[in-house]
Amino acid sequence: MAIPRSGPNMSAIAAALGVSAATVSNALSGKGRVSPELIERIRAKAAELGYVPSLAARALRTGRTGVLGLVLPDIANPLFPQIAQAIENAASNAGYGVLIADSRGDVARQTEAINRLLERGVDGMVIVPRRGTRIADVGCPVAVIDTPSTPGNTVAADHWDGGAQMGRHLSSLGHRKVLLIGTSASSNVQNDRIGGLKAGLGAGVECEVLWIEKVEAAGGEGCPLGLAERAEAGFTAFAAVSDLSALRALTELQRAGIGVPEAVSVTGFDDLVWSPVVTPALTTMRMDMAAIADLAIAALIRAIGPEGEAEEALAGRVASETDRVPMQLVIRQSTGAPYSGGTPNSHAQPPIKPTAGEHKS
Amino acid sequence: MAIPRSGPNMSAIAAALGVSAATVSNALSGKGRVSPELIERIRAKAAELGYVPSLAARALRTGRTGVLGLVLPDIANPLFPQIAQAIENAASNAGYGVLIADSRGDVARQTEAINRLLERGVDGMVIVPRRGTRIADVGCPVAVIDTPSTPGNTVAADHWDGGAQMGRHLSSLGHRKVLLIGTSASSNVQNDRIGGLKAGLGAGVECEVLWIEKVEAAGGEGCPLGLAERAEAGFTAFAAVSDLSALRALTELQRAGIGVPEAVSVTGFDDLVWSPVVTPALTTMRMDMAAIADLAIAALIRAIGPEGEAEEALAGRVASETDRVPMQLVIRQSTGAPYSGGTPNSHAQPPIKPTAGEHKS
DNA sequence: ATGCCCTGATTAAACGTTTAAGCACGCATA
DNA sequence: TATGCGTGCTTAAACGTTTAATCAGGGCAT
Repeated sequence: MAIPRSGPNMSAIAAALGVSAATVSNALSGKGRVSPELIERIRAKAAELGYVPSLAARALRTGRTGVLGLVLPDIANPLFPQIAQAIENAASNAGYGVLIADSRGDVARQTEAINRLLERGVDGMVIVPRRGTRIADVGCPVAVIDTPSTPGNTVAADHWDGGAQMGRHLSSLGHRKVLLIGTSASSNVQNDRIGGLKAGLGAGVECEVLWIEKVEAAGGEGCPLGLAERAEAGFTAFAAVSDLSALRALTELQRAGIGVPEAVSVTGFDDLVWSPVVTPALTTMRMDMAAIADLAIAALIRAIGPEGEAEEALAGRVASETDRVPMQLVIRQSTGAPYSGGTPNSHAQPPIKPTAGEHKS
Repeated sequence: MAIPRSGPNMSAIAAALGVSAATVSNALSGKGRVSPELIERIRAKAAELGYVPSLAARALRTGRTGVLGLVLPDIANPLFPQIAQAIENAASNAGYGVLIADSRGDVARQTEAINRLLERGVDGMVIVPRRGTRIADVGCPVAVIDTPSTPGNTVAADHWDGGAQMGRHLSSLGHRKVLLIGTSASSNVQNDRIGGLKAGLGAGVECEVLWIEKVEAAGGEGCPLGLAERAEAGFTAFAAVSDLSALRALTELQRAGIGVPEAVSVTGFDDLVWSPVVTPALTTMRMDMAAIADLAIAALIRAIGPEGEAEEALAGRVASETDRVPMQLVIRQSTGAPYSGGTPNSHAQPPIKPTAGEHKS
């Protein structure tokens, strides 16, 4: 039955101008030998007729679909919007479409998702792997966004350095006993951030790591983390490696009547949507997602190559050396110098008005 | 140069079995007349050779790509993960791929995004429109997810009823003066929720609407909303129409030393990631995104149709009557009976331990 | 005047599938 | 025995593009 495509095709343009379809193709792609005047006439005619090339036909002929796959560990992850937006933008600037696939935190589903994309003929894919997963060789160019310490990684924020920056920030404010809060000990990203934090805080600072996953294994999901007790025990700063944990810490401390930042400081990571609008606004580390996405897409496109001949050599991982993109410290109102008189807990929340949030320029 | 596709094609199977390619096609699609035994042999051979059909060739021939587009007002929206995940899941169950397009909150970009998807030959698209936008006729089946009161909407959560449920919840707790908090007065979804809230609260309850957009126009982004003053003025409940605003309210009130839920109650909408883990955990309304996505995809597939002949009739909007999916009230710790002795403000945060969060079963 | 190369175009095949149309054969009916 | 029909398969065309191969013609050197 063959559903007729809406618009005109190359033959229509060719017929209208009395030339062959191949010439139209050459003119529009700029590949063969066509006289400049004719190229112009063809361009004009194409525009006049509202010609739109059939991506399907092109894909069939060239083996290139012009589509990239984006595989995410869990779309429900709050960081996802930033990633997806940046990747979509970078890809679309490069003329590629983005097909999404969610692995829902499951390794089996991750493989399945990758296969679905492969069947759809994506030219390459960006994979943000599930924590601790190593991506096996796929049948197409792949860019992995995880953390520089992950083997086979392509491009990532410099999580370690981000941790170090935050560590120095807290240390320079005078904090000497800091609780580091992570979600899962199996996350490479979180481990790198924590490593950086420890290094940035320096040898003179006492610190301890709290893994939420372990606390919840005992107390159930969403259970209290017992941060008030930690404050009483002398911790003056709570450095979470994710804004979600930071928010959890902030509200738990506030709720216990411990003032932030007067009594203790709280910091996060990733500058998620709520960070600028909570009270006090969260001091956090921001990734340059746009830069990361640009690098990932550029690497992918390089690997896809202009002709696909040397693909064999590049088919596996896209780059040998990971590109590290620096993170940026965003100082807001949740950090300050540690309270130095009395116990932190005695320093109840003041009846002051909340400080004004940052005003974006 | 023609990059050779990896796997075998129909001709390979046909050759191996000594039959024609057309028969293979018929056997695998179950369309033509092929003997049961031969079908079985062909199936087996296909599996043996690891045959994967070329979607490009099929698309070229049939005019169907098997890909749906997902157009979002702003990927950075915190609600987006839920939507994308649900749509991706529903589509992939139905054998469709999902191409994303971000309109970045911009109407012009929204049109542009739609066109990009169209050029890529999507079979249909799911559009979550930018606030207040009406989707013009596109050249393919479209499912609009907004709110039932939007003309041309296809499927949506029953935002009004959700508001009503929340209103009744607050009213039954005894609240008689409630501040409704919205972001933008131009959002149909938010207006519906607020309408429902007012109705659910009933005539005996005094309420006022605070639009954050207006406050920020004067005070700058992220500025304080002045909720402590509202509490002093006798408001005992703060019902936000988004969890982001609710979180903002919660932290601002906590920071001012006003106990939630002892002194005042705070409620949100959408059950975003952080809602269960903040202290106190947020009482909120949850959408059944999976159901919404299933309905949207089902409607789309119905409109795409088995043959595409009657497409003319359905090309515009997919359904005449909007499917309303009920919302679900999730009661957590941020709501309670209003404090009845003294002024709310005098009831400072108690030095109690935070209550335990909900434990998922 | 002949041969050669360069330019600007054309022709034709190919990518892998779907599908309308056709064909041969066996079986039942007239 | 001829007619007709349903079954099971084949043939061939088509979808719209890209691209290798070819070709006609003009300018230039020999």
